[in-house]
Amino acid sequence: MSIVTRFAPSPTGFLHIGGGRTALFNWLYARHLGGKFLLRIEDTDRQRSTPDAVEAIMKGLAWLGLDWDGEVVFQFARAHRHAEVANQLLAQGRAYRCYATPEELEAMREAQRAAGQPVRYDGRWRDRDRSEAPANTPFVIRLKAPQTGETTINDQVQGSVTVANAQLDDMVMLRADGTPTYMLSVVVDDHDMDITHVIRGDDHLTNTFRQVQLYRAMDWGVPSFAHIPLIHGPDGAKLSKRHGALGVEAYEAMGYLPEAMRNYLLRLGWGHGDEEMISTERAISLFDITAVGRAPSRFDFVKLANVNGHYMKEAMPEALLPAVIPLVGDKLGRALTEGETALLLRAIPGLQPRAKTLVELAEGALFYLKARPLAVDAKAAAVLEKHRDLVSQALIVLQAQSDWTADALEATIRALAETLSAKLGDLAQPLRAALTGSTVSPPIFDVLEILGQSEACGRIADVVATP
RNA sequence: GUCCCCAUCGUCUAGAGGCCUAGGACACCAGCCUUUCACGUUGGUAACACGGGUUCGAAUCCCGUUGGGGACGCCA
Repeated sequence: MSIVTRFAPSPTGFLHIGGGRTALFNWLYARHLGGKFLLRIEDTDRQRSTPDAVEAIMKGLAWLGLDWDGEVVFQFARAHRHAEVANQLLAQGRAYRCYATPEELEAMREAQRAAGQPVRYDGRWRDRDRSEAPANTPFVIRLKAPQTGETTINDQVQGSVTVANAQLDDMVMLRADGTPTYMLSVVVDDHDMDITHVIRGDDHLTNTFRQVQLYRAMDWGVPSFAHIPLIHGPDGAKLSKRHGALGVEAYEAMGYLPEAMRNYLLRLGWGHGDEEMISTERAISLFDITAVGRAPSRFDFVKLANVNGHYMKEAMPEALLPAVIPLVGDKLGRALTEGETALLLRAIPGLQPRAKTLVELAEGALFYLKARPLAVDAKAAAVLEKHRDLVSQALIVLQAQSDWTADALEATIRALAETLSAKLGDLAQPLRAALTGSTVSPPIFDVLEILGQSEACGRIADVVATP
């Protein structure tokens, strides 16, 4: 049997990191088994759903590299079908009309809370005849759920979980305005879309029992469920929109790589022995939903940075370039010329092991492209002050240098150091200061080569001239 | 309050009764490498929440306690 998974976000905001991981697990599971991964937008809440959010979610998934199969399903467009199911159950006596007003129900819950009772619908309209209904009062349709016995789900992550039916109340399926609730819509859509495996956050676990009752009422097969634990913030508190949960586009802006995000998110709750760095391809071949842990995990930016750093080092410079160009341009406040782009590409290999993110890489590249004379930071200025005479000597030999490659330049400077009875570092550090304006940079001979003779000597001359 | 879920180093995790004097990774500390900073590399600090069982033997199974989390909407 071919499996079908789905990611079903509600478009009420950006795609946050927890949703991203849920999507990833659904995607991996489908790809691993050669099944389908579908996208359904749960926009039945007309007040809070926005087109912008739909776009943000799709962009987020695209950035994460999670491609879905087939057309996107918009849940609200299927409202008639949902209503049809509710009405069918009503006709079959498996659902009933409830005329209680929202205010009345709120009062009921208030009283239950005050009395220390479980808060749930008390079934006041469950067995009343329609003739008792007040005239011209809107009604909702509730599922007539079993009141005795128990409901069990065999969750692929949580195991077998059982709840007494007495704990569950009769859920609203159709609102007074005739629109379906989430509980109805998910079940009908998952059934109609032939979803075989429902993988979602474990905040849905308790909802699942009610949903199963609905499947049973319709005599539908129940899909396999997998409720994955939520991601918490660094302090252990729930990761919510007002508490550290960022949209995936924020991670993109911070300079993280999609493949690193996938790797990091995958390792949050899932592992395969001692493997840490797991390529997407390998993840697809190894992923198993039953191996997902049951405990919630904390989001750790430091570890993310480490994973990202790994992928930064592994990446081909050409692959990094397109993302780096606009970042450098922004920091420089201007577009790069073709020559500068070529220079940037040559500079990337030296920058890669020094950058955890694309943003850091762009910052590290800046000194190559800044116009003379370079601003020199305090530490670098101090180094220059100490060895200005050596820099002058270096300038002379560099101006005379004919073979402008890192290796040849190193030989030249080493020879000069020997001639002057100086340590290589005494020469390299002030040169670095002159060339980069900083005491920290990629290997100085690489910098020399990439800058080119004219620019390099110009920068050195600038500092030699400055008293 | 009711119901449900969870519990191994600071963090992410390996561990499915003996392979565990608990392994890996990040972070941290120390050494090495070295023209700086990184990278790399070597070593170190650091955990089975607690209490009872079951068993010849428990991180692994059972019960309880404590601590986290989630759900209880005409939101999704």
